[in-house]
Amino acid sequence: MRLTNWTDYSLRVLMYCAACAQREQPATISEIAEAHGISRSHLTKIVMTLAGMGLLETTRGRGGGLRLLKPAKDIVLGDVVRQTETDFTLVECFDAEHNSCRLDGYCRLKGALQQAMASYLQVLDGVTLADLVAPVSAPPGIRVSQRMRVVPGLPRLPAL
Amino acid sequence: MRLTNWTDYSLRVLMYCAACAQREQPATISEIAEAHGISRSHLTKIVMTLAGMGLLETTRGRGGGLRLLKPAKDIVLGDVVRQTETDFTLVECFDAEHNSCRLDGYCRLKGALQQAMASYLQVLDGVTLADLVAPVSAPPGIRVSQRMRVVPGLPRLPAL
DNA sequence: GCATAAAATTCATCAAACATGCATGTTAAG
DNA sequence: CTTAACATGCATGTTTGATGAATTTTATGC
Repeated sequence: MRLTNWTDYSLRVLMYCAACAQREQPATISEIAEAHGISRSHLTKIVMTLAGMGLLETTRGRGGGLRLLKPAKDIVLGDVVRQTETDFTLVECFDAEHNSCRLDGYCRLKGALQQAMASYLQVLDGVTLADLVAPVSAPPGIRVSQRMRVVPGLPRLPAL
Repeated sequence: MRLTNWTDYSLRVLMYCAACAQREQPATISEIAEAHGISRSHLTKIVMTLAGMGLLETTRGRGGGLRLLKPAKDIVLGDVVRQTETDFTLVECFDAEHNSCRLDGYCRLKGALQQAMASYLQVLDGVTLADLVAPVSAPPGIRVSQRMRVVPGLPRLPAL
């Protein structure tokens, strides 16, 4: 029940690029790699994947680097996570042969888990890259962005 | 982004016990292990954990077995998952030293992910063991139980 | 065209977290 | 005192991320 570092890095790369959007020089892999203390080659793979997803373009050679293909506000977190994260299996579906599940025929657990997963992604669908990079104007309460729909009745942060 | 088999098995055990609640003989570990094709010893550890959580009681010796300590309708899925699943880290929090996150000071990504996670668990908080075990009365549409709050606007099953 | 800066590719390995089962001990009914 | 059941420790297997060295390709600028 945790995202991979891969996804983590993917998001960092995107955020970095978003933050560099104004800059003359595009962000480079080396630059980001150094900033996070990981190897260029490793990060390259992540960047390549993001490029393959159509999120950013890479230009080779001197003066090259990375640039977002879309404005940050059009890059939705949920979409990124859906693509970078591979395994949404949650659990092996029950075998239908044995045990309690046979008692009813339809496995409700699966449905519940899928619903939960969908809800998870739905929250992320309400957040864009721009939201993450935008400077915080004021106090420590996390500001909910224009697009972020807060789940009703959600406790501030339940005992995880 | 997937639950462990441990959690999966935990839920199966609970469902099994719930299904056996009416029976004279309590469910036994061997019985459940065989039904799922895993070893007794392995399943025992899972059962012990569940017992430690106060969800079921175990009685040794001949005629012993497992029994739920609470009625199935009082066992909430979210609670079980919170306890059986260990790692809700999602991602290593940004280092605050480097990169884009330094730009704003407050990492909004973390907040967004926590919010998403909370939403995930919240859905499971609306499902009880009784809901999973209850016989399906009618058609293939998964029936939402009395306690299951459907997240508004949730697509039937978005491209996972 | 040659030097250089950058992305892109290939290869090899490493490691941590789960997952699993054997062997053995302990308890309690009958 | 035998048997059926839970209980525990140990040892190992397996998967899937995670990681980086070395190398190749591309493009700019002089």
